[in-house]
Amino acid sequence: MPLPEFRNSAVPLQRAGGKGASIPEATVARLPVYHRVLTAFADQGTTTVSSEELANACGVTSAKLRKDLSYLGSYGTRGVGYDVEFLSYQIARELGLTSPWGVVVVGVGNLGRALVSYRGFASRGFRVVGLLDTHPDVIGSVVPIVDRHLTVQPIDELAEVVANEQAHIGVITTPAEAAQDIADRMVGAGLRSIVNFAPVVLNVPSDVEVRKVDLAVELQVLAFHEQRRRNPAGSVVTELDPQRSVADDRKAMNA
Amino acid sequence: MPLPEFRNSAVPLQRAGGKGASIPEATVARLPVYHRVLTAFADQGTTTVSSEELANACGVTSAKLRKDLSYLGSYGTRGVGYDVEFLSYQIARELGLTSPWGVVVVGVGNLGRALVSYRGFASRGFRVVGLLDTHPDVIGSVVPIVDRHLTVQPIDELAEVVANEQAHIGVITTPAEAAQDIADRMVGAGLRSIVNFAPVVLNVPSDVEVRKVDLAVELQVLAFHEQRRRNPAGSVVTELDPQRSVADDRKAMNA
DNA sequence: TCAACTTTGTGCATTCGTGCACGAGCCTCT
DNA sequence: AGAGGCTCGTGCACGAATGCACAAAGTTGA
Repeated sequence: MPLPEFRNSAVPLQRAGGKGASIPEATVARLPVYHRVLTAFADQGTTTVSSEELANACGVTSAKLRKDLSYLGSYGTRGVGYDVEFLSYQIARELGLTSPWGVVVVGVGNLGRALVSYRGFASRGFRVVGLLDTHPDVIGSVVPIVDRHLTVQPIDELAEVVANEQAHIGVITTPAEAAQDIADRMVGAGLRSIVNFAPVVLNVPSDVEVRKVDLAVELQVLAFHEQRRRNPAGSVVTELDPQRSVADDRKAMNA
Repeated sequence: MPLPEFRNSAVPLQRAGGKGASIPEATVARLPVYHRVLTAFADQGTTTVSSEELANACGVTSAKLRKDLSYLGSYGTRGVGYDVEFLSYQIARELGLTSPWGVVVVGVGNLGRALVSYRGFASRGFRVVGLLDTHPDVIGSVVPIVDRHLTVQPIDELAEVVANEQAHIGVITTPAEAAQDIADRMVGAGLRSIVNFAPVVLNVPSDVEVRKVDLAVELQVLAFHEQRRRNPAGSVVTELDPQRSVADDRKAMNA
Protein backbone atom coordinates (compact mmCIF):
# COMPACT_ATOMS: atom_id res chain seq x y z
CA MET A 1 0.00 0.00 0.00
CA PRO A 2 0.71 2.55 -0.43
CA LEU A 3 3.26 0.46 0.28
CA PRO A 4 3.39 0.75 3.78
CA GLU A 5 6.77 -0.35 4.91
CA PHE A 6 6.71 -3.87 6.25
CA ARG A 7 8.99 -5.14 8.90
CA ASN A 8 10.06 -8.41 7.35
CA SER A 9 9.21 -10.51 10.31
CA ALA A 10 7.65 -13.43 8.50
CA VAL A 11 9.41 -16.68 9.20
CA PRO A 12 8.75 -20.07 7.61
CA LEU A 13 5.56 -21.75 8.63
CA GLN A 14 5.89 -23.94 11.66
CA ARG A 15 2.59 -25.71 11.51
CA ALA A 16 0.88 -25.50 8.15
CA GLY A 17 -2.72 -24.49 8.63
CA GLY A 18 -2.39 -24.69 12.37
CA LYS A 19 -3.12 -22.03 14.93
CA GLY A 20 -0.20 -20.02 16.21
CA ALA A 21 1.73 -20.46 12.99
CA SER A 22 3.28 -17.30 11.61
CA ILE A 23 1.22 -15.56 8.97
CA PRO A 24 2.85 -13.76 6.01
CA GLU A 25 2.63 -9.97 6.17
CA ALA A 26 0.96 -9.81 2.77
CA THR A 27 -1.79 -12.05 4.10
CA VAL A 28 -2.22 -10.02 7.29
CA ALA A 29 -2.72 -6.91 5.20
CA ARG A 30 -5.57 -8.58 3.31
CA LEU A 31 -7.39 -10.11 6.28
CA PRO A 32 -9.09 -6.82 7.23
CA VAL A 33 -10.60 -6.64 3.74
CA TYR A 34 -11.88 -10.19 3.94
CA HIS A 35 -13.37 -9.41 7.31
CA ARG A 36 -15.15 -6.31 6.11
CA VAL A 37 -16.59 -8.03 3.05
CA LEU A 38 -17.71 -10.99 5.14
CA THR A 39 -19.50 -8.59 7.47
CA ALA A 40 -21.28 -7.12 4.47
CA PHE A 41 -22.30 -10.60 3.30
CA ALA A 42 -23.62 -11.42 6.76
CA ASP A 43 -25.60 -8.17 6.88
CA GLN A 44 -27.36 -9.04 3.67
CA GLY A 45 -28.25 -12.47 4.98
CA THR A 46 -25.76 -14.64 3.12
CA THR A 47 -24.75 -17.64 5.22
CA THR A 48 -22.25 -19.39 2.93
CA VAL A 49 -19.69 -18.23 0.36
CA SER A 50 -17.29 -20.04 -1.93
CA SER A 51 -13.71 -18.85 -2.25
CA GLU A 52 -14.59 -17.73 -5.76
CA GLU A 53 -17.45 -15.46 -4.65
CA LEU A 54 -15.58 -14.01 -1.71
CA ALA A 55 -12.45 -13.47 -3.78
CA ASN A 56 -14.40 -11.55 -6.42
CA ALA A 57 -15.93 -9.32 -3.78
CA CYS A 58 -12.50 -8.67 -2.29
CA GLY A 59 -10.69 -8.04 -5.54
CA VAL A 60 -8.26 -10.96 -5.25
CA THR A 61 -7.94 -14.35 -6.93
CA SER A 62 -9.62 -17.35 -5.35
CA ALA A 63 -6.31 -19.21 -5.10
CA LYS A 64 -4.77 -16.39 -3.12
CA LEU A 65 -7.80 -16.16 -0.89
CA ARG A 66 -7.76 -19.87 -0.11
CA LYS A 67 -4.05 -19.82 0.64
CA ASP A 68 -4.50 -16.81 2.90
CA LEU A 69 -7.31 -18.49 4.81
CA SER A 70 -5.36 -21.72 5.06
CA TYR A 71 -2.86 -19.94 7.32
CA LEU A 72 -5.62 -19.48 9.87
CA GLY A 73 -6.79 -23.07 9.78
CA SER A 74 -9.12 -25.31 7.82
CA TYR A 75 -12.35 -23.44 8.26
CA GLY A 76 -13.98 -24.25 4.94
CA THR A 77 -16.07 -27.22 3.87
CA ARG A 78 -15.06 -28.92 0.65
CA GLY A 79 -17.81 -28.95 -1.91
CA VAL A 80 -19.66 -26.20 -0.03
CA GLY A 81 -17.54 -23.18 0.84
CA TYR A 82 -17.14 -21.12 3.99
CA ASP A 83 -19.68 -20.31 6.67
CA VAL A 84 -19.84 -16.52 6.61
CA GLU A 85 -20.40 -15.92 10.34
CA PHE A 86 -17.87 -18.48 11.41
CA LEU A 87 -15.12 -17.38 9.07
CA SER A 88 -15.73 -13.77 9.99
CA TYR A 89 -15.33 -14.64 13.64
CA GLN A 90 -12.12 -16.57 13.02
CA ILE A 91 -10.55 -13.67 11.16
CA ALA A 92 -11.66 -11.22 13.83
CA ARG A 93 -10.10 -13.42 16.47
CA GLU A 94 -6.86 -13.73 14.55
CA LEU A 95 -6.67 -9.97 14.05
CA GLY A 96 -7.37 -9.37 17.71
CA LEU A 97 -10.66 -7.60 17.12
CA THR A 98 -12.58 -9.57 19.73
CA SER A 99 -11.36 -7.37 22.55
CA PRO A 100 -11.44 -3.60 22.02
CA TRP A 101 -8.31 -1.53 21.43
CA GLY A 102 -7.96 1.98 22.81
CA VAL A 103 -6.82 4.58 20.30
CA VAL A 104 -5.53 8.09 20.97
CA VAL A 105 -5.64 10.66 18.21
CA VAL A 106 -3.24 13.61 18.30
CA GLY A 107 -4.02 16.53 16.04
CA VAL A 108 -7.57 17.79 15.84
CA GLY A 109 -7.70 19.44 12.45
CA ASN A 110 -10.01 18.45 9.64
CA LEU A 111 -8.22 15.14 9.24
CA GLY A 112 -8.42 14.23 12.90
CA ARG A 113 -12.10 15.10 12.99
CA ALA A 114 -12.75 13.07 9.88
CA LEU A 115 -11.09 10.01 11.34
CA VAL A 116 -12.79 9.99 14.71
CA SER A 117 -16.20 10.38 13.12
CA TYR A 118 -15.57 7.35 10.95
CA ARG A 119 -18.16 4.75 11.85
CA GLY A 120 -16.26 1.61 10.89
CA PHE A 121 -14.08 2.50 13.84
CA ALA A 122 -16.07 1.37 16.86
CA SER A 123 -17.74 -1.47 15.01
CA ARG A 124 -14.43 -3.26 14.53
CA GLY A 125 -13.06 -3.29 18.01
CA PHE A 126 -11.47 0.15 18.13
CA ARG A 127 -12.42 2.90 20.53
CA VAL A 128 -11.13 6.46 20.54
CA VAL A 129 -10.21 7.09 24.16
CA GLY A 130 -8.27 10.31 23.76
CA LEU A 131 -8.17 13.34 21.54
CA LEU A 132 -5.22 15.68 22.04
CA ASP A 133 -3.67 18.75 20.49
CA THR A 134 -1.04 21.37 21.21
CA HIS A 135 -3.00 24.35 19.97
CA PRO A 136 -4.69 26.36 22.76
CA ASP A 137 -7.58 27.24 20.46
CA VAL A 138 -8.82 23.68 20.10
CA ILE A 139 -7.93 22.38 23.57
CA GLY A 140 -11.10 22.11 25.58
CA SER A 141 -13.39 22.01 22.58
CA VAL A 142 -15.88 19.17 22.39
CA VAL A 143 -15.73 16.86 19.40
CA PRO A 144 -18.52 14.46 18.46
CA ILE A 145 -17.24 10.89 18.22
CA VAL A 146 -19.36 8.22 16.58
CA ASP A 147 -21.45 7.37 19.63
CA ARG A 148 -20.53 10.07 22.12
CA HIS A 149 -18.44 13.20 22.67
CA LEU A 150 -14.85 13.82 23.67
CA THR A 151 -13.08 16.92 24.96
CA VAL A 152 -9.77 17.83 23.38
CA GLN A 153 -6.97 17.60 25.94
CA PRO A 154 -3.54 19.25 25.95
CA ILE A 155 -0.69 17.11 24.65
CA ASP A 156 0.99 17.06 28.06
CA GLU A 157 -1.71 14.74 29.31
CA LEU A 158 -0.82 12.08 26.75
CA ALA A 159 0.98 9.71 29.11
CA GLU A 160 -1.83 10.03 31.59
CA VAL A 161 -4.52 9.25 29.04
CA VAL A 162 -2.60 6.28 27.66
CA ALA A 163 -2.19 4.83 31.14
CA ASN A 164 -5.68 5.52 32.45
CA GLU A 165 -7.56 4.47 29.33
CA GLN A 166 -5.18 1.65 28.46
CA ALA A 167 -4.63 2.95 24.97
CA HIS A 168 -2.47 0.82 22.67
CA ILE A 169 -2.51 2.63 19.36
CA GLY A 170 -1.61 6.23 18.55
CA VAL A 171 -2.76 8.11 15.47
CA ILE A 172 -0.85 11.20 14.32
CA THR A 173 -2.87 13.72 12.32
CA THR A 174 -0.75 16.78 12.98
CA PRO A 175 1.13 18.91 10.46
CA ALA A 176 4.45 17.42 9.34
CA GLU A 177 6.57 19.70 11.55
CA ALA A 178 4.98 18.41 14.75
CA ALA A 179 4.86 14.71 13.90
CA GLN A 180 8.28 13.61 15.16
CA ASP A 181 7.77 15.31 18.51
CA ILE A 182 4.37 13.68 18.89
CA ALA A 183 5.82 10.31 17.96
CA ASP A 184 8.52 10.72 20.63
CA ARG A 185 5.86 11.54 23.19
CA MET A 186 3.78 8.55 22.16
CA VAL A 187 6.75 6.23 22.52
CA GLY A 188 7.52 7.80 25.87
CA ALA A 189 3.95 7.22 26.96
CA GLY A 190 4.32 3.52 26.19
CA LEU A 191 2.61 3.22 22.83
CA ARG A 192 4.24 0.77 20.45
CA SER A 193 1.84 1.01 17.52
CA ILE A 194 1.46 4.22 15.55
CA VAL A 195 -0.41 5.26 12.44
CA ASN A 196 1.18 8.33 10.90
CA PHE A 197 -0.76 10.57 8.51
CA ALA A 198 1.89 13.29 8.45
CA PRO A 199 4.16 13.28 5.40
CA VAL A 200 7.43 12.66 7.24
CA VAL A 201 9.55 9.63 8.01
CA LEU A 202 9.34 8.99 11.74
CA ASN A 203 12.35 7.93 13.73
CA VAL A 204 11.31 5.44 16.41
CA PRO A 205 12.86 2.57 18.39
CA SER A 206 12.90 -0.77 16.62
CA ASP A 207 10.23 -2.27 18.84
CA VAL A 208 7.72 0.37 17.75
CA GLU A 209 5.69 -0.27 14.61
CA VAL A 210 4.74 2.67 12.45
CA ARG A 211 2.32 2.47 9.57
CA LYS A 212 2.37 5.40 7.23
CA VAL A 213 -0.60 6.77 5.30
CA ASP A 214 0.33 9.39 2.76
CA LEU A 215 -1.86 10.87 0.07
CA ALA A 216 1.09 12.44 -1.71
CA VAL A 217 2.73 9.05 -2.16
CA GLU A 218 -0.44 7.58 -3.64
CA LEU A 219 -0.83 10.46 -6.06
CA GLN A 220 2.77 10.24 -7.15
CA VAL A 221 2.56 6.52 -7.79
CA LEU A 222 -0.52 7.11 -9.92
CA ALA A 223 1.21 9.94 -11.74
CA PHE A 224 4.12 7.62 -12.50
CA HIS A 225 1.83 5.08 -14.12
CA GLU A 226 -0.17 7.72 -15.97
CA GLN A 227 3.03 9.00 -17.44
CA ARG A 228 4.15 5.52 -18.44
CA ARG A 229 0.81 4.95 -20.10
CA ARG A 230 1.36 7.95 -22.30
CA ASN A 231 4.86 6.96 -23.19
CA PRO A 232 5.65 3.33 -22.37
CA ALA A 233 9.33 3.59 -23.26
CA GLY A 234 10.12 6.44 -20.89
CA SER A 235 9.93 10.20 -20.86
CA VAL A 236 9.28 12.16 -24.02
CA VAL A 237 12.63 13.87 -24.20
CA THR A 238 14.44 10.61 -23.69
CA GLU A 239 12.61 8.96 -26.51
CA LEU A 240 13.27 11.77 -28.92
CA ASP A 241 16.94 11.78 -28.05
CA PRO A 242 18.26 8.51 -26.69
CA GLN A 243 21.79 9.85 -26.80
CA ARG A 244 20.96 12.63 -24.38
CA SER A 245 23.70 12.96 -21.80
CA VAL A 246 23.66 13.52 -18.09
CA ALA A 247 25.10 16.97 -18.74
CA ASP A 248 22.07 17.78 -20.87
CA ASP A 249 19.87 16.78 -17.99
CA ARG A 250 21.64 19.10 -15.63
CA LYS A 251 20.83 21.95 -17.98
CA ALA A 252 17.19 20.92 -18.43
CA MET A 253 16.80 20.85 -14.68
CA ASN A 254 17.23 24.61 -14.52
CA ALA A 255 14.88 25.37 -17.38
CA MET B 1 0.42 -1.37 2.35
CA PRO B 2 -0.83 -1.49 3.72
CA LEU B 3 -0.55 -3.12 1.20
CA PRO B 4 -2.15 -1.46 -1.36
CA GLU B 5 -2.85 -3.88 -4.09
CA PHE B 6 -0.28 -3.81 -6.87
CA ARG B 7 -0.92 -4.66 -10.44
CA ASN B 8 2.02 -6.94 -11.07
CA SER B 9 3.21 -5.13 -14.10
CA ALA B 10 6.92 -5.29 -13.47
CA VAL B 11 8.80 -7.12 -16.19
CA PRO B 12 12.49 -7.98 -16.30
CA LEU B 13 14.83 -5.09 -16.84
CA GLN B 14 15.51 -4.35 -20.43
CA ARG B 15 18.33 -1.93 -20.00
CA ALA B 16 19.95 -2.09 -16.59
CA GLY B 17 20.34 1.42 -15.24
CA GLY B 18 19.11 2.88 -18.47
CA LYS B 19 16.23 5.25 -19.02
CA GLY B 20 12.95 3.75 -20.08
CA ALA B 21 13.66 0.48 -18.34
CA SER B 22 10.82 -0.87 -16.24
CA ILE B 23 11.02 -0.01 -12.57
CA PRO B 24 9.85 -2.46 -9.87
CA GLU B 25 6.63 -1.45 -8.11
CA ALA B 26 8.29 -1.61 -4.72
CA THR B 27 10.81 0.93 -5.91
CA VAL B 28 8.16 3.22 -7.40
CA ALA B 29 6.38 3.27 -4.05
CA ARG B 30 9.57 4.48 -2.34
CA LEU B 31 10.57 7.15 -4.84
CA PRO B 32 8.09 9.73 -3.48
CA VAL B 33 9.69 9.40 -0.05
CA TYR B 34 13.18 9.87 -1.47
CA HIS B 35 11.94 12.91 -3.32
CA ARG B 36 10.37 14.48 -0.29
CA VAL B 37 13.44 13.92 1.88
CA LEU B 38 15.71 15.29 -0.84
CA THR B 39 13.56 18.40 -0.98
CA ALA B 40 13.99 18.79 2.76
CA PHE B 41 17.77 18.41 2.40
CA ALA B 42 17.81 21.02 -0.34
CA ASP B 43 15.75 23.43 1.78
CA GLN B 44 18.28 23.24 4.57
CA GLY B 45 21.11 23.93 2.18
CA THR B 46 22.64 20.49 1.81
CA THR B 47 24.11 20.01 -1.64
CA THR B 48 25.43 16.45 -1.47
CA VAL B 49 24.31 13.27 0.29
CA SER B 50 25.70 9.77 0.47
CA SER B 51 23.41 6.77 0.06
CA GLU B 52 23.97 6.08 3.75
CA GLU B 53 22.76 9.49 4.89
CA LEU B 54 19.80 9.59 2.56
CA ALA B 55 18.83 6.04 3.43
CA ASN B 56 18.83 6.82 7.14
CA ALA B 57 16.61 9.85 6.60
CA CYS B 58 14.22 7.75 4.52
CA GLY B 59 14.07 4.77 6.84
CA VAL B 60 15.54 2.26 4.40
CA THR B 61 18.90 0.50 4.04
CA SER B 62 21.59 2.08 1.91
CA ALA B 63 21.82 -0.99 -0.31
CA LYS B 64 18.12 -0.81 -1.10
CA LEU B 65 18.35 2.90 -1.77
CA ARG B 66 21.26 2.49 -4.17
CA LYS B 67 19.52 -0.32 -6.01
CA ASP B 68 16.34 1.74 -6.28
CA LEU B 69 18.22 4.72 -7.68
CA SER B 70 20.16 2.53 -10.07
CA TYR B 71 16.90 1.81 -11.90
CA LEU B 72 16.70 5.48 -12.82
CA GLY B 73 20.26 5.73 -14.07
CA SER B 74 23.75 6.37 -12.74
CA TYR B 75 23.23 9.72 -11.11
CA GLY B 76 25.67 9.38 -8.23
CA THR B 77 29.39 10.06 -8.07
CA ARG B 78 31.58 7.35 -6.65
CA GLY B 79 33.54 8.44 -3.65
CA VAL B 80 31.25 11.45 -3.19
CA GLY B 81 27.56 10.67 -3.20
CA TYR B 82 24.56 12.23 -4.91
CA ASP B 83 23.95 15.85 -5.82
CA VAL B 84 20.77 16.71 -3.93
CA GLU B 85 19.22 19.07 -6.49
CA PHE B 86 20.06 16.92 -9.45
CA LEU B 87 18.84 13.66 -7.94
CA SER B 88 15.68 15.35 -6.76
CA TYR B 89 15.03 16.57 -10.28
CA GLN B 90 15.65 13.14 -11.79
CA ILE B 91 13.20 11.47 -9.42
CA ALA B 92 10.63 14.18 -10.07
CA ARG B 93 11.00 13.66 -13.79
CA GLU B 94 10.69 9.91 -13.47
CA LEU B 95 7.55 10.26 -11.36
CA GLY B 96 6.06 12.72 -13.81
CA LEU B 97 6.03 15.61 -11.37
CA THR B 98 7.57 18.09 -13.77
CA SER B 99 4.25 18.82 -15.43
CA PRO B 100 1.22 19.37 -13.20
CA TRP B 101 -1.57 16.81 -12.80
CA GLY B 102 -5.18 17.85 -12.40
CA VAL B 103 -7.00 16.21 -9.50
CA VAL B 104 -10.74 16.12 -8.84
CA VAL B 105 -11.97 15.40 -5.32
CA VAL B 106 -15.44 13.97 -4.82
CA GLY B 107 -16.91 14.14 -1.34
CA VAL B 108 -16.54 17.36 0.60
CA GLY B 109 -16.77 16.20 4.20
CA ASN B 110 -14.07 16.67 6.81
CA LEU B 111 -11.79 14.29 4.97
CA GLY B 112 -12.16 15.99 1.61
CA ARG B 113 -11.54 19.38 3.19
CA ALA B 114 -8.48 18.06 4.99
CA LEU B 115 -6.98 16.72 1.79
CA VAL B 116 -7.47 19.76 -0.40
CA SER B 117 -5.95 22.02 2.24
CA TYR B 118 -2.84 19.85 2.36
CA ARG B 119 0.08 22.01 1.31
CA GLY B 120 2.37 19.30 -0.06
CA PHE B 121 -0.24 18.98 -2.78
CA ALA B 122 0.49 21.88 -5.10
CA SER B 123 4.19 21.89 -4.37
CA ARG B 124 4.63 18.46 -5.94
CA GLY B 125 2.93 18.92 -9.25
CA PHE B 126 -0.67 18.30 -8.26
CA ARG B 127 -3.48 20.79 -8.57
CA VAL B 128 -7.04 20.40 -7.34
CA VAL B 129 -9.16 21.44 -10.31
CA GLY B 130 -12.54 20.21 -9.12
CA LEU B 131 -14.43 19.68 -5.90
CA LEU B 132 -17.74 17.85 -6.22
CA ASP B 133 -20.45 16.40 -4.03
CA THR B 134 -23.96 15.00 -4.26
CA HIS B 135 -25.33 16.69 -1.18
CA PRO B 136 -27.35 19.86 -1.94
CA ASP B 137 -26.23 21.42 1.34
CA VAL B 138 -22.58 21.60 0.36
CA ILE B 139 -22.97 22.23 -3.38
CA GLY B 140 -22.20 25.85 -4.07
CA SER B 141 -20.21 26.37 -0.91
CA VAL B 142 -16.77 27.86 -1.26
CA VAL B 143 -13.81 25.86 0.05
CA PRO B 144 -10.38 27.34 0.61
CA ILE B 145 -7.70 25.43 -1.30
CA VAL B 146 -4.05 25.95 -0.51
CA ASP B 147 -3.53 29.01 -2.69
CA ARG B 148 -7.05 29.93 -3.76
CA HIS B 149 -10.74 29.02 -3.43
CA LEU B 150 -12.98 26.51 -5.16
CA THR B 151 -16.77 26.23 -5.35
CA VAL B 152 -18.29 22.81 -4.75
CA GLN B 153 -20.04 21.57 -7.88
CA PRO B 154 -22.80 18.96 -8.29
CA ILE B 155 -21.59 15.49 -9.19
CA ASP B 156 -23.36 15.64 -12.58
CA GLU B 157 -20.75 18.08 -13.76
CA LEU B 158 -17.93 15.59 -13.23
CA ALA B 159 -17.40 14.68 -16.89
CA GLU B 160 -17.43 18.34 -17.82
CA VAL B 161 -14.86 19.29 -15.19
CA VAL B 162 -12.57 16.40 -16.12
CA ALA B 163 -12.68 17.40 -19.77
CA ASN B 164 -12.37 21.16 -19.33
CA GLU B 165 -9.69 21.09 -16.67
CA GLN B 166 -7.89 18.07 -18.09
CA ALA B 167 -8.03 16.21 -14.81
CA HIS B 168 -6.25 12.86 -14.69
CA ILE B 169 -6.67 11.68 -11.12
CA GLY B 170 -9.83 11.23 -9.06
CA VAL B 171 -9.96 11.13 -5.28
CA ILE B 172 -12.96 9.56 -3.54
CA THR B 173 -13.66 10.86 -0.04
CA THR B 174 -17.34 9.95 0.16
CA PRO B 175 -19.03 7.56 2.59
CA ALA B 176 -18.66 3.89 1.68
CA GLU B 177 -22.16 3.58 0.23
CA ALA B 178 -21.54 6.19 -2.45
CA ALA B 179 -18.03 5.16 -3.46
CA GLN B 180 -18.83 2.61 -6.17
CA ASP B 181 -21.23 4.96 -7.90
CA ILE B 182 -18.64 7.73 -7.85
CA ALA B 183 -15.99 5.37 -9.17
CA ASP B 184 -18.29 4.41 -12.06
CA ARG B 185 -18.84 8.07 -12.86
CA MET B 186 -15.11 8.77 -12.73
CA VAL B 187 -14.38 5.92 -15.12
CA GLY B 188 -17.17 7.15 -17.36
CA ALA B 189 -15.67 10.62 -17.32
CA GLY B 190 -12.38 9.20 -18.57
CA LEU B 191 -10.32 9.04 -15.40
CA ARG B 192 -8.04 6.04 -15.17
CA SER B 193 -6.31 6.76 -11.86
CA ILE B 194 -8.27 6.79 -8.61
CA VAL B 195 -7.39 7.12 -4.95
CA ASN B 196 -10.12 5.63 -2.79
CA PHE B 197 -10.48 6.60 0.86
CA ALA B 198 -13.83 4.85 1.31
CA PRO B 199 -13.65 1.45 3.02
CA VAL B 200 -15.00 -0.59 0.13
CA VAL B 201 -13.49 -2.66 -2.65
CA LEU B 202 -14.11 -0.84 -5.93
CA ASN B 203 -15.03 -2.69 -9.07
CA VAL B 204 -13.40 -1.02 -12.08
CA PRO B 205 -12.20 -2.00 -15.57
CA SER B 206 -8.76 -3.53 -15.72
CA ASP B 207 -7.18 -0.48 -17.33
CA VAL B 208 -8.11 1.68 -14.35
CA GLU B 209 -5.72 1.81 -11.41
CA VAL B 210 -7.14 2.19 -7.94
CA ARG B 211 -5.06 2.88 -4.87
CA LYS B 212 -6.82 2.31 -1.60
CA VAL B 213 -6.20 4.20 1.62
CA ASP B 214 -7.94 2.71 4.60
CA LEU B 215 -7.44 3.62 8.24
CA ALA B 216 -9.34 0.56 9.42
CA VAL B 217 -6.90 -1.73 7.64
CA GLU B 218 -3.91 0.00 9.22
CA LEU B 219 -5.42 -0.23 12.67
CA GLN B 220 -6.25 -3.89 12.25
CA VAL B 221 -2.76 -4.75 11.08
CA LEU B 222 -1.35 -2.99 14.14
CA ALA B 223 -3.84 -4.78 16.36
CA PHE B 224 -2.70 -8.07 14.90
CA HIS B 225 0.91 -7.40 15.79
CA GLU B 226 0.03 -6.02 19.21
CA GLN B 227 -1.79 -9.22 19.94
CA ARG B 228 1.09 -11.34 18.70
CA ARG B 229 3.44 -9.38 20.92
CA ARG B 230 1.40 -10.29 23.96
CA ASN B 231 1.19 -13.91 23.00
CA PRO B 232 3.71 -14.92 20.34
CA ALA B 233 2.37 -18.45 19.91
CA GLY B 234 -1.19 -17.44 19.08
CA SER B 235 -4.35 -16.52 20.92
CA VAL B 236 -4.65 -17.02 24.66
CA VAL B 237 -7.32 -19.67 24.54
CA THR B 238 -5.39 -21.60 21.98
CA GLU B 239 -2.30 -21.66 24.09
CA LEU B 240 -4.14 -22.76 27.19
CA ASP B 241 -5.88 -25.52 25.31
CA PRO B 242 -4.01 -26.69 22.22
CA GLN B 243 -6.48 -29.49 21.74
CA ARG B 244 -9.38 -27.10 21.30
CA SER B 245 -11.55 -28.18 18.41
CA VAL B 246 -13.30 -26.30 15.67
CA ALA B 247 -16.58 -27.20 17.34
CA ASP B 248 -15.38 -25.43 20.48
CA ASP B 249 -14.66 -22.36 18.42
CA ARG B 250 -18.15 -22.32 17.00
CA LYS B 251 -19.48 -22.16 20.53
CA ALA B 252 -17.06 -19.46 21.63
CA MET B 253 -18.12 -17.38 18.69
CA ASN B 254 -21.58 -16.95 20.18
CA ALA B 255 -20.39 -16.14 23.66
C1' DT C 1 -24.46 -47.55 -1.36
C1' DC C 2 -22.20 -45.63 -5.10
C1' DA C 3 -21.08 -42.43 -8.72
C1' DA C 4 -20.80 -37.75 -10.22
C1' DC C 5 -20.06 -33.14 -8.95
C1' DT C 6 -18.34 -29.28 -6.29
C1' DT C 7 -14.98 -26.74 -3.73
C1' DT C 8 -11.31 -26.70 -0.47
C1' DG C 9 -6.37 -27.10 0.85
C1' DT C 10 -1.72 -27.40 -0.73
C1' DG C 11 2.74 -28.96 -3.30
C1' DC C 12 5.41 -26.97 -6.85
C1' DA C 13 7.33 -23.73 -10.02
C1' DT C 14 7.97 -19.02 -10.98
C1' DT C 15 8.39 -14.24 -10.14
C1' DC C 16 9.45 -10.45 -7.16
C1' DG C 17 12.00 -8.13 -3.48
C1' DT C 18 15.92 -7.77 -0.28
C1' DG C 19 20.59 -7.86 1.46
C1' DC C 20 25.42 -8.97 1.16
C1' DA C 21 29.64 -8.20 -0.59
C1' DC C 22 32.78 -6.53 -3.72
C1' DG C 23 34.62 -4.54 -8.05
C1' DA C 24 34.63 -0.06 -10.48
C1' DG C 25 35.37 4.62 -10.50
C1' DC C 26 36.22 9.23 -8.55
C1' DC C 27 38.51 12.37 -5.33
C1' DT C 28 42.36 13.94 -2.35
C1' DC C 29 46.84 14.29 -0.64
C1' DT C 30 51.59 13.83 -0.96
C1' DA D 1 51.80 11.23 -11.10
C1' DG D 2 50.64 7.71 -8.04
C1' DA D 3 48.80 5.73 -3.84
C1' DG D 4 45.11 5.48 -0.67
C1' DG D 5 40.48 6.12 0.72
C1' DC D 6 35.70 6.62 0.00
C1' DT D 7 31.18 5.60 -2.13
C1' DC D 8 28.49 4.08 -5.99
C1' DG D 9 26.61 0.34 -8.92
C1' DT D 10 25.57 -4.45 -9.31
C1' DG D 11 26.06 -9.76 -9.49
C1' DC D 12 24.50 -13.32 -6.67
C1' DA D 13 21.98 -15.80 -3.30
C1' DC D 14 18.11 -16.15 -0.44
C1' DG D 15 13.51 -15.54 1.20
C1' DA D 16 8.72 -13.92 0.35
C1' DA D 17 4.65 -13.89 -2.53
C1' DT D 18 1.94 -15.44 -6.31
C1' DG D 19 -0.42 -18.59 -9.43
C1' DC D 20 -1.26 -23.19 -11.31
C1' DA D 21 -3.09 -27.42 -11.02
C1' DC D 22 -4.65 -31.35 -8.69
C1' DA D 23 -5.60 -34.62 -4.94
C1' DA D 24 -8.53 -34.80 -0.91
C1' DA D 25 -12.88 -34.51 1.02
C1' DG D 26 -17.37 -33.36 1.35
C1' DT D 27 -22.35 -33.12 -0.86
C1' DT D 28 -26.11 -34.50 -3.81
C1' DG D 29 -28.99 -37.57 -6.28
C1' DA D 30 -30.34 -42.03 -7.96
